[in-house]
Amino acid sequence: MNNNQYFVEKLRSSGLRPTKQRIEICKLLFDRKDTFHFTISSLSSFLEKNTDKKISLATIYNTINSFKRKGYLKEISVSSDKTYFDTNISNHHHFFDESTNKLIDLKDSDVGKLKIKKTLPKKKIKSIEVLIKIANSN
Amino acid sequence: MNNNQYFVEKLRSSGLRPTKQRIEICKLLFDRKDTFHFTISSLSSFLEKNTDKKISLATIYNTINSFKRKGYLKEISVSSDKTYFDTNISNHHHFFDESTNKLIDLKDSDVGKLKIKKTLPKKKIKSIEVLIKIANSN
DNA sequence: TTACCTGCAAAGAGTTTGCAGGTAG
DNA sequence: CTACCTGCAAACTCTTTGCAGGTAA
Repeated sequence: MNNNQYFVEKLRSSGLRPTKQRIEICKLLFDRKDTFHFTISSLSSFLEKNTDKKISLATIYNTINSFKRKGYLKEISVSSDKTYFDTNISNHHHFFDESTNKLIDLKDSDVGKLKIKKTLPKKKIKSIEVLIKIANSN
Repeated sequence: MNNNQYFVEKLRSSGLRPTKQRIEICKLLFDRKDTFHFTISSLSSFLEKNTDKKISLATIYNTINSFKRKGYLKEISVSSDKTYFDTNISNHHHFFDESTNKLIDLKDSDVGKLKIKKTLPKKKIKSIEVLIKIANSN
């Protein structure tokens, strides 16, 4: 599908000007059925392959940060040396494959029910995330 | 208690020379009942307060990396902008308090039983960690 | 004496920012 | 026309590394 217009609206309605660069990034991130996991550097490589004009790293950082602030992306804590982003912004769980450095979404039903039995006074739970590290079994 | 000798042995037995700096760091990290969570910069501040002679940042990094490699410390993925370490090296879960930026250990029983129902061919599970972000409820 | 360790400063990696020129509205 | 955006380079932060002097065995 070619729904640039959809992204133009989406951007405009969140107060972001629909520039060529942002639309390219939207198409890459959101014009797909499956959720997409990426790091800035993997995104940058993707864009380099699939786009005529190079988008500068600074613009990629700025755009991704804007999208995160607007709630279109979620940051996933996997390891301290790389920042991962996820186009699935719901609260959900992950496999992280240490052999390929790839994230895989899990459904809640893959993990079973979590029953948090500890509470702290004057504190409330903001999110619950399970990270399961996996690797090749050989 | 003053069991420098214990740390001297511990270091020596893992092939690390028991230098003044490493013993200071051991005392700060391991000479306590409770588990201890820290970042390099919080550790550095602590050491500055509690030690006569300044220990250089490079030495702190090198020492903590050695301890991690030896399995005396565990790295916790909380957020991409800070690396947290934990003196509790068992597989366990955490609260992360976003209002104070502090980690809190959870017991397995605080979280209930996890039943991972998804498996991937030729992959094995290396670790399962639950991170529960909390914050002040006001 | 030898191998290892510390501390400094320099170098790296990832990310952010200031600014001049460009573009959307 | 004005406000915002892009791209470059510089700056920043966190971490690692090379090296000279110091220390443990």
